[in-house]
Amino acid sequence: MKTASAVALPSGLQSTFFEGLTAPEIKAVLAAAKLERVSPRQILQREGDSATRLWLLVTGRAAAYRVADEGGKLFLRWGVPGDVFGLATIVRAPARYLVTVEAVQEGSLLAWDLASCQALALQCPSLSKAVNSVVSNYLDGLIDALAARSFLTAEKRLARMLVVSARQIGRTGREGIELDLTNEQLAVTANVSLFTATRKLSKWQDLGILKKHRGKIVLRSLSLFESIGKPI
Amino acid sequence: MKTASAVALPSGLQSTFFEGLTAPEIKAVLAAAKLERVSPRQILQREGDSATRLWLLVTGRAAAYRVADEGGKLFLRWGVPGDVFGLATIVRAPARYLVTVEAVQEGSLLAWDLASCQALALQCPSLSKAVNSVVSNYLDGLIDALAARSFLTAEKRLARMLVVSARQIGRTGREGIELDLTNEQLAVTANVSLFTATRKLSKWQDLGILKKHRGKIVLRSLSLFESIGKPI
DNA sequence: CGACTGATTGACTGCCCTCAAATAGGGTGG
DNA sequence: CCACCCTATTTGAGGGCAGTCAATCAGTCG
Repeated sequence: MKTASAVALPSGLQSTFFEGLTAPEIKAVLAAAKLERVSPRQILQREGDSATRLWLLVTGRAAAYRVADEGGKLFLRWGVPGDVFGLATIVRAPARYLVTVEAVQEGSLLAWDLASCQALALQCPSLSKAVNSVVSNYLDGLIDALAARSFLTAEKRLARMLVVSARQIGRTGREGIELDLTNEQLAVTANVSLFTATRKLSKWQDLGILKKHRGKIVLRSLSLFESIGKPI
Repeated sequence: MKTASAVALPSGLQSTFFEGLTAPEIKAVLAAAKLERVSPRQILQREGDSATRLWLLVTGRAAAYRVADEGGKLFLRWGVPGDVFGLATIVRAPARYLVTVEAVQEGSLLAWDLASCQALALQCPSLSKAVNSVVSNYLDGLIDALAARSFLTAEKRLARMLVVSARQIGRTGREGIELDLTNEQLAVTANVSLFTATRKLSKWQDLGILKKHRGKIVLRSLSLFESIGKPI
């Protein structure tokens, strides 16, 4: 584990988390952080463990999920560069992580331990605002996901999830928006079986509105899938 | 609208919202509140409206839901005496309500306007802690609901919802735990069609583990339904 | 050129929703 | 006290979405 403190925001990274802070505040916050490397399949926090650190993903990708009683995983959201996790640490002092977060790619993160969190929260109050803002967004996204599962068919959920994922992990390529997702990953995020995911993707490929490769999906246009994902 | 301020916590009411506060703090918070009566079907807050007040249900029952694009209602949770809503008001200054809350019974609530909220938040920091705690619980419950919809059958969801509802709105009566719920209300909360709800309830009545009346359900024992609602 | 992981396709099954129609409880006004 | 109405509830028949299982094909990497 690297323990070098980060004195500058890694270039190219922008996080809504820092939006309300002044430049000196950002500097102070970064000075208190430690930079770590993460590898695929590494568990970054485990639900139920006592929350001892707040962290921000700098590079790579992570998946937040909850483990169901029987062992199934309930996918909740992707973590992409700029996303903050471990908010329980700062939101209510002695708390436990609500969800498990696992790295799915090589990457790095900035971490603050419990003491740093509390010191920083006192030092700059706008940090608390930022945390609350992130939590609110999380809450909102969760309600949306619940609505999708209740009101939308498997096909519409898939289309919707393609759009959501595209905004998070999509890169604009020559042929359209490229997503590094396997069929299985997409199926899990949309809460659909692997087979229905495959079938719908094949159908859309036949219609010519997307192109599939092994572990990669290329969308010709986002708005098309937005309209498929809409109700009615 | 009554505008009398509440100087004492209504007798019998206890809310986790006040748990971390000292007696004088509670007094100050209550002094800033206004007591209002509410009637059935009254909308207490509407999703999307700008969040201008925080409120606490004193008596009665409310339902929190989100309106889906096509008009369907996605039930999220019951509000019972002691529950706090409109947290967006205090969590991030200029915000909008995330959900709609509607009274389902005659009742009353204590409300704080935006100015009071901000003044109180500065005055007693433990209030922010309380708000964060409520939000965390809300988040946790939401993830549980999502897991239930993803992993449990209609029958298990119904059993689980009976248990959840029993803890919130159940009264201990002569024959067991009494719930003031119509079949339709239960169906909506468990995200099941009215007909499946009726069928399962009839089946359970035949098995002798509950008794139905018009608009009322009496559970012989909670633990029985807890085991039905468990996975596997 | 294996070996492994990801993707595909077909057949089958089943849970639960939809729709239709009838029944019963509870309150109200005559 | 009874007739009436409105709402809640019940029950059956039918159908469709999507999940499960099994077997095969294809792309990558060593």
